Amino acid sequence: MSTGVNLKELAAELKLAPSTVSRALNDSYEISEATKKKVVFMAEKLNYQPNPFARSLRENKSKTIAVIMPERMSSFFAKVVDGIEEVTQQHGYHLLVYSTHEDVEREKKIVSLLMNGRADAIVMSVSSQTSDISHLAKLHERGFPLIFFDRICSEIPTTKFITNDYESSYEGTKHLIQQGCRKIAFLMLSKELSITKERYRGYLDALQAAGLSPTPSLQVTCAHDEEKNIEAIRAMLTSEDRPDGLFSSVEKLALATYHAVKRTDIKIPQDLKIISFFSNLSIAGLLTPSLTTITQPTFEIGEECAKLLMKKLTKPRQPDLPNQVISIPSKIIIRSSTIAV
Amino acid sequence: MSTGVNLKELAAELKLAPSTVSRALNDSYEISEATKKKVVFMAEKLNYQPNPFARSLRENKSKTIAVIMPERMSSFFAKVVDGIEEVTQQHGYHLLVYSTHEDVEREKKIVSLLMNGRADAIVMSVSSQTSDISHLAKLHERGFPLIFFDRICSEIPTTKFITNDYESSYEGTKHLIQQGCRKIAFLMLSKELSITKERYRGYLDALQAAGLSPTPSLQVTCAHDEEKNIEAIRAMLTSEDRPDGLFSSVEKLALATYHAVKRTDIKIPQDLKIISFFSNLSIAGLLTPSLTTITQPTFEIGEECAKLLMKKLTKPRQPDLPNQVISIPSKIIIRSSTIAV
DNA sequence: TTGTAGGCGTTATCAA
DNA sequence: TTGATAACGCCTACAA
Repeated sequence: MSTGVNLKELAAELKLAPSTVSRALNDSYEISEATKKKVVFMAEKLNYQPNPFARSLRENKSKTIAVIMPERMSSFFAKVVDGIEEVTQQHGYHLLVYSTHEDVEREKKIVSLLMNGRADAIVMSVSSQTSDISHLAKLHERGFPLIFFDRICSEIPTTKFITNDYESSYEGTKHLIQQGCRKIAFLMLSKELSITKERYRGYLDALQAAGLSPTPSLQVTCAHDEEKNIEAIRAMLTSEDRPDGLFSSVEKLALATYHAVKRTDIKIPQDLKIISFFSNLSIAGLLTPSLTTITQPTFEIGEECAKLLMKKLTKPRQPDLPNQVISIPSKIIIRSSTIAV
Repeated sequence: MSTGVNLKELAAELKLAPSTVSRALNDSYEISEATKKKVVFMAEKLNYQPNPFARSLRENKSKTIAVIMPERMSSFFAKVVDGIEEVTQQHGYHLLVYSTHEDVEREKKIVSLLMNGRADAIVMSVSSQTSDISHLAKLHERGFPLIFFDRICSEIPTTKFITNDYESSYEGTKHLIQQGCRKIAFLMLSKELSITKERYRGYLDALQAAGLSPTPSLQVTCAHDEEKNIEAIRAMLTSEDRPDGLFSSVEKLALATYHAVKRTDIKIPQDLKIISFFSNLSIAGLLTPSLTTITQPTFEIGEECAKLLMKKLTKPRQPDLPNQVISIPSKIIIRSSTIAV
């Protein structure tokens, strides 16, 4: 399906050797300006496009980055990918994008499919089911460039980009307490997730600093089924031990909470104050009442992942990606869901 | 960065010729069962992964599909891509995903980057700026498999998947009229877009059938800047000629309308009834009041695009993609924003 | 049933 | 400054 001419044909047209034409197109110092001009002109005229596979085979690199994320329909992940694309596109890289649908088996399959060199690096956020990380460890051990963002694997010694999960959660919880909350629920995805652990830690420490202690029945672990999540949250909100505040560690659970509240006669913020990690700002403002958010630097996280990768991949003899966690701060935006009444 | 062994090394380990090993792995009838077993066993043991570029170079196909869409942060496009991925993954295809950000120049650049065979086909929805379609026409003329969905190019003789834009808009407008609306606004993106044209036609015909005529000042063409859109809508909603109903032809403009309404003292549905093409069902139910939607078969559109493509690409000597428009119906889901009061 | 050889389109090495 | 040649890893005639 390659449509234009190839190097050999272009060379024949120019009555030059393929190697000469190749060098001319790659702006080699060995080639005279006159020849370069002729070659470039003819290449444009015949619409010559180098075959990417021949090049990849030869150079052993694909100019392609793989992005693996747990779901596509999420403003957070969509914006991160936008950030990645913004940077990689400038360097002529392409993006293979995969969704695991929070399924670790799919994650493993995708990773194994990428071990053959189809991509030069992987940028990923692990599924909520991922506790066995052998597939990722193997990848890294073999020297495959791997970067984590948001939902990271601390055990794997590579670079990870996150937001300041602990501090933001601490501040967010503190905000709820300042607004008068005493019994604060915590909503999370799998406890295995790095973001769950850090955000939970921030929440617990803020409670403790205020002399409060967490109520076990108000710590709700959610799963992938939205309806079940809504029901579990509704049950919790209407239980004996009902909360007066709620901290949601991810966007989708804040939405589930609004759905759950709709099924009760609970009033936000009078009866229940809500704060959540959230990146869809337009929606946050439209919810009723508008939602106080911990707004993540989504686009920037994507950009930073990509910048680091581009540095590593486009310059010769770069060292391995350093084992470090880089944190980009979130911003708390106070809206109506946490107003004291 | 290719990590495992290659065919030659695998063959050496087995004391067989590379060609024999290749055939064994491809389950050729010429190879004895015993040899096949040995080869497959050793391949797994040494974690042999065929080099995709060598294969692509040889077979002149990439096992990769490119998806080009106007924006990533859209439930509609995200779900379509999920649908595409669901099908293509089963056939061992990978997805290169690009966002044009509604910018036709970016669209052209991406398309030109894909003319070299990096992808075996393109599935796309054009940008709202796309009126000159020469870049797409060229692609198709060269025999490159190209499928459109949603925002299509009728001029290009290939297969397009859409929802029943005209009928749904007709029915949606009729619904507003039945609920008592007499002055119905219409919100659209660029008038160049196929979906704008069809949806507008359905709207106009429904008005006419009811003996109503469109008010020019209530036909609002929006752009990419959300804040400007909100202001334009607000101005229209509070003008002399203010509407009592509103038809939004795309999801983002319904959200902009809710934002605009928040800046006025207009009450939905009392003063203004709203219906919109919309695919984020969870959000539609959370808006206040909940939004009556024309719910598109997003996932299915993606699946159908991919099924057709897989048929064309995985079977030998398939004909060109037929010049036809395949329509998959939307469903109108009535919620509170159009309740008669 | 298995082995040998050539070529897919590039780029790099070596020679002229 | 340019040209000939080999090699990247795979698959497939053709030969044995």
